[in-house]
Amino acid sequence: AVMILRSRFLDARRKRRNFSKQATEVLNEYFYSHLSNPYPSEEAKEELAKKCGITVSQVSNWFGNKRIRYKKNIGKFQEEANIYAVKTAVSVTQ
Amino acid sequence: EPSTVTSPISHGNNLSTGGAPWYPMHTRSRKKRKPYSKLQLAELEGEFLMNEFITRQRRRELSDRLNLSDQQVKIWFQNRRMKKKRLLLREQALSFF
DNA sequence: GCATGATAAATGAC
DNA sequence: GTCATTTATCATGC
Repeated sequence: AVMILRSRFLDARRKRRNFSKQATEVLNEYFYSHLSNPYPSEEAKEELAKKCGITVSQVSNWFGNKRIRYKKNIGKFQEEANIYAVKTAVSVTQ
Repeated sequence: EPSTVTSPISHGNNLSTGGAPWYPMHTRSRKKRKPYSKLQLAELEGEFLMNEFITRQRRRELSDRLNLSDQQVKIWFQNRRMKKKRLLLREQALSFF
């Protein structure tokens, strides 16, 4: 019984869950505020992971997917980019 | 079947428009990722159980038998060792149960 | 039906 | 050799 649960846990692909709205918010905020170099350091990853309630590996996966998918179709993310650009701009002014 | 595929798209630098000029542009064409067959994976996994570090000798005969390049088998073992490490770390994180 | 997270081939830094 | 990646593919969510 436990072994079955373990085997399912080891194949994380088969129990994928979307991240929380807040987690995605945090990740996107970092991504678009570092758009010129969206490669968080190991320390930054750990901080993001803690803030999002996910593992460091999941943070790495998210940025890997985000970078490639953003590069492939920048136009599709334009609206999203503008949203977070405004966000960071506002936070700076404050 | 040397399936070298071209992907020479060098995205221009459009930093002024908030674009993404970060990617390290691979000058040479990259081989398209091709999933291995079930048989190939079974043989590779079997060999990995024998020894996680394959010798050049066995590597050559294995690559020849599976119709894979010597480089592909080498890379597969490297990736497989990384996978094992991932699973071990995940086991530790699960050792609460 | 695509969006999304995780994994499997492949590359390159070191 | 390890290891952080890139890229295509897989499995799932909705």
